[in-house]
Amino acid sequence: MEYNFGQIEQKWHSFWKNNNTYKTDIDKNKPKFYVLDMFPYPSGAGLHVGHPLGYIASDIYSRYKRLKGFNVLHPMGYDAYGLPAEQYAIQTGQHPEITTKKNIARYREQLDKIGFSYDWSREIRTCEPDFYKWTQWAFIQMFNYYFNIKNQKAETITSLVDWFKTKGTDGIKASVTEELNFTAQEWNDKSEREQQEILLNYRIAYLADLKVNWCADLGTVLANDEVSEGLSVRGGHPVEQKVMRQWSLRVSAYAQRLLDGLGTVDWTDSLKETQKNWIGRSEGAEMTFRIKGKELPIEVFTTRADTIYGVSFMVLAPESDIVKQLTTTEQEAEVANYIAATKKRTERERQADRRVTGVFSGSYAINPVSGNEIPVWISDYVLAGYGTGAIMAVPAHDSRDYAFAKHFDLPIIPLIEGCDVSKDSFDAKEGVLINSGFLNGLTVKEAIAKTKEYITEKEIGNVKVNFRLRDAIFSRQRYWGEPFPLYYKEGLPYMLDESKLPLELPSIDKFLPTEKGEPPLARADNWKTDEGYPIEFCTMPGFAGSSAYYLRYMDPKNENALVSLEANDYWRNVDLYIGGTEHATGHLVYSRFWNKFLFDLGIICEDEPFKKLVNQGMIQGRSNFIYRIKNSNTFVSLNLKDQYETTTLHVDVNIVSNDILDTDAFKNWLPEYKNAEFILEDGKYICGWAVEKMSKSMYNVVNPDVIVEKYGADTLRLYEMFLGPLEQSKPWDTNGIDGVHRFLKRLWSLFYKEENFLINDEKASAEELKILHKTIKKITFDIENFSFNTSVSAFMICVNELFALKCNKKEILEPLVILLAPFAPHIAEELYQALGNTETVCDESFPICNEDFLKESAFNYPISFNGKVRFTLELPADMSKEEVEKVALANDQTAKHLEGKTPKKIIVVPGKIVNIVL
RNA sequence: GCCCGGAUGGUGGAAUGGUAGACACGAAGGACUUAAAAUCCUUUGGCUUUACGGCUGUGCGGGUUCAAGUCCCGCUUCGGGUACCA
Repeated sequence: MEYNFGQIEQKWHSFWKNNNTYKTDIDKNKPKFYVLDMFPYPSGAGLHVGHPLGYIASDIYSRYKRLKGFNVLHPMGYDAYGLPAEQYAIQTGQHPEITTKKNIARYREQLDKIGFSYDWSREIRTCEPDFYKWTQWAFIQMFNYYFNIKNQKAETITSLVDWFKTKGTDGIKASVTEELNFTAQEWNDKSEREQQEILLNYRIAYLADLKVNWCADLGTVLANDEVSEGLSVRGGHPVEQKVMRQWSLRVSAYAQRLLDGLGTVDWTDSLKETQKNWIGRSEGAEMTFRIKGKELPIEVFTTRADTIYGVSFMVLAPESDIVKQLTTTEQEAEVANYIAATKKRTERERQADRRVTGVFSGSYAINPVSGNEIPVWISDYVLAGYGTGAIMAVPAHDSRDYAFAKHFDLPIIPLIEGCDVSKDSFDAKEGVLINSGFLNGLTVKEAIAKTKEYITEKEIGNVKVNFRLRDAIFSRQRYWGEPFPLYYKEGLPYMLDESKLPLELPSIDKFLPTEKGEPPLARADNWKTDEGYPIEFCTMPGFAGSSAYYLRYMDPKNENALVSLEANDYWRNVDLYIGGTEHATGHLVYSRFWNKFLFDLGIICEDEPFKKLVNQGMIQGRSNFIYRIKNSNTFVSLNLKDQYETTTLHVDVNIVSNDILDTDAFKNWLPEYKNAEFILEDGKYICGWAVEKMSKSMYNVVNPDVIVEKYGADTLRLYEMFLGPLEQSKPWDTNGIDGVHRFLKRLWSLFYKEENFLINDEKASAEELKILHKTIKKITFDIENFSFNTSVSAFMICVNELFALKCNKKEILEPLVILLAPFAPHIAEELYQALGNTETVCDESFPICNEDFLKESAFNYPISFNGKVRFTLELPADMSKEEVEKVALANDQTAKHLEGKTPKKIIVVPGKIVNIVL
């Protein structure tokens, strides 16, 4: 019988489906294990071979854990809201829901072919009302909570209001948009409207006028992680800064907890590092400078409090509120000009062009420590959004201040003994201080501490921690997203009653903003509450639906809660999360935030959502090239192309095999090549190649279906793993796929020869048992360490060795088949059945290595001289160190290599090596 | 600029400080076949030698060690992330 993978795979797909093999339920008798893939956005292009890489890895791990006796939750779903479907809708008028459904169907078809062990009964789609109900619900909770800094925890707005009523803001430490102070009396005297405005300042989901990233081409606001280098991540459209009234989530309130939590999770260092940088904790001091002749204080934030004596000027961000008050009449015109000029520059221009620009405000500040008068400048190198929007400039020890001082000829005072600031600033935080009054003679570190002490004591300032992490802008002026569950009454936002959820996305006829520039939802008929109040026009961003989806999988059909306490108590959090690094600063920050918020509410029992996280590498495209002789329809093979004048063209990698072009397929590929002629080398047309991004335009997209069709899903699964370490980025090429396919055929040949079933019940030999158990040990170790490429090679070695021994023994092959089942489930099921089993191999137990079979009686000692191995010597494995040394020295070959010299030293590492030092 | 990864044959890649190149592709040779495919066997880092063998070899330069692809220091270079963050 032939290895007919097509038939086998189809057979088992039906079996799994009909028997609900992968259906998972809570089972308190078994330990749980939750394996999650980052769910895909179903794009119109379908899956390419890069997508399943992580899915295959997680599938192997899930199946392995199940065989190890765990109750494994391994779900899949779709991140179904997103810009591409909407952009497509704008162009074609096709409703995004229709395209999305179509794309999902296509994804599902492709995923099914690969044989994943997903429990599809738990599938979720972020665009389905029964799912986004809970996204909306979470938003309402965020509106109803504020963040209490003292307790580092979200608490109800009602408790805050109660406090205001009796104590005002006294004793409240909350995360806010703006620091407010009022008494209980003042609070109680305020109108409902005023009180609501004030509460927005505290809510975790809040509405505020904010400087946002506005992308005109997409017609929407974007979050910081959706913008890179002044362009939108999706589409690469320019982004400008604009002040707009927007919903935001107070993610920054959780900055410290998000940072601390990283210490408790098993993620790679590089990913943790990326998050740490994104959170950007910096410890420093906030200090107040007074303005000469005015009662106006300027607050600055610095991490270098020790450099206070070197402050020779101050700089304000052009957008700073106090610019106006500080500008003197003489400077008014010049300052106005400067601010107008900076406003015109986009963020991108600012970044691209780092000219030193600035203007003097006319005011002077007084250094609170030295008492010196220093000029106050305005420049766009100071950002309004970080710290206080004002800095104390220490040109000697900050490169940006240095450039500014040089340009405007301001004093540069060196503060570190022996530093040279004639050409550059000295930015290093090391050395001993000079020119610094009471700080002289201290090291930088000591001086920072001393200054902090001093300013706190003198009430000039205080120790302060700043975070780079910003709140997440949550409004999108788009159609294809979750509607906000809220309405406006006299301009103030109110949440819908939870009983009204889900608030379903209405249909509209056109997916563009209205003529008045309102978001598309303004086109919806009667987009109002029953009482006639208008509902919010914006929708939620892409990350809304993906922030708590992993919780929903635990209890996907629950109509009364996002997840029941019981289900959450059992499944807790994700034990293994596999996905790409591109989500390091977006999804992985937002979902951790979201999770912590729900944790504070007591809805869920774990503070961190993803215990272990593995990033699979990107699969890059490997493009193939052909060389057309200029002004002809003749193509010349790679190594002959230098003899002609040629143009290099991409060719579809699907008609190239091992870099050899299928010339007939090529003629049929595109009409223009119908009459193509070739200049071959050795009868072949050899293509050039390069690693590029996988994209349609490079003709290097490989569809997994094509591979499955040709080799079967098991080969695809094994080959994707065999390609290299999971976490490493690597180009896709099919050059090695034959080897993997051959391995499966060879495994098959241990069971069948033509029509004969070869398996017998003979007792396995010691050698065969050793081969098997060595493999069990290696595979177990490799799976635990996500080293799937080496496990595939271990399988190959095992089968090669059994093949050489002509081993057809059930005693050996049955455990091997179980061992292979996580990697190649279809062939494993088929062979497992052939061995006489009637149940699925998934319910087997993973084989356990018996070390007794691995014991070696002899070891082949490498004998080295000065570290260079010269020969080997087979000696009993249990021979003592002394004995080994004696035997090695007595050997003839040793004598030869000694050349009559006496060894200075002899190192014997039992079971490893002998090294003789001459 | 800063942070994090890499760099090993023609190719993808192996290697708890202990025989570098496992496994696989490709290539070469052979068997089977009318032929091809499939399958099977042999060889395959480089230089050198009739051969045994020898020399050399993990981006570069140092160092630690009996022993370094692996650890340390200094570079080169290629990826990725991030940035007027005070």
